[in-house]
Amino acid sequence: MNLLPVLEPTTDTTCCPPAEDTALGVKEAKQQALVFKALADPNRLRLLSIIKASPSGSTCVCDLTEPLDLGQPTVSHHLKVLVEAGLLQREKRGTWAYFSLAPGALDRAANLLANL
Amino acid sequence: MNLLPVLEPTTDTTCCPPAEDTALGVKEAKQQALVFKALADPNRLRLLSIIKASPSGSTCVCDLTEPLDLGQPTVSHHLKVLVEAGLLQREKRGTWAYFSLAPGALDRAANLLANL
DNA sequence: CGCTTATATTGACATCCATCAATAAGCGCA
DNA sequence: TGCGCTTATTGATGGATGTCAATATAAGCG
Repeated sequence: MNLLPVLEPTTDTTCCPPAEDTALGVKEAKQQALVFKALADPNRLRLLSIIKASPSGSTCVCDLTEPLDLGQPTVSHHLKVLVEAGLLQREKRGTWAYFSLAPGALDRAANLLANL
Repeated sequence: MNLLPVLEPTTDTTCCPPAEDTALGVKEAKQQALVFKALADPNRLRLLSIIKASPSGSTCVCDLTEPLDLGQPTVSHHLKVLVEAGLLQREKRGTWAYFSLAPGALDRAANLLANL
């Protein structure tokens, strides 16, 4: 374990420019990776896209199973992942479960990239 | 007898993203998921962050191994994943390999989210 | 040529993950 | 209450993935 001189002006050009005081910490990186993990599946991207394109803004599972050509349990699993990542909201209306984009969630995800 | 109600092939290369017809297609979703897969690892996010924060804009592997507390082959593997995802550029200078952000790559990734 | 350093590749291994079949849980209705 | 429909959960399984140790490749230097 060695310590880096944090405030050194460092015009050294050999091999080692430090400057990681602004870089992502371990904890933040792990947190942010969770969001991208949720996005890192083609079918989940399509789910988000379909829900976003829906005129009413919310869609029930029954309408999501067919276009993805996946079993109902699989779709339910993907939706759960997206909800837990904060990207979707779930609202139960009677027998049906309606999913909608969590407000600002995609913007926040995009900002993660801008602020890396 | 061909009765498919297809869209006209856009002979115009100027400006037309998928318009509005439907959500993400299977092929596009798979392609975009590759980018997010590359981003879906805490250590790769930290790599991007460190490289972005570097004053020179490029960093050699030797400077990336230590702050991540990972073995050199593992770092090399992560860097390869990021390069193949189009997020990083690799430039070999003598014995060292310098990695820098691929121009516009993070913006393009952020736009994927905005245009879902 | 050998030696040293820096990076990449290979192989192995453990863990994670997407998917499905089967089943459970909730809700509406007769 | 019991039946039918919608959604969620469980368990199993094949495949992807992150990590390391060992080794290979490559470049500079004596």
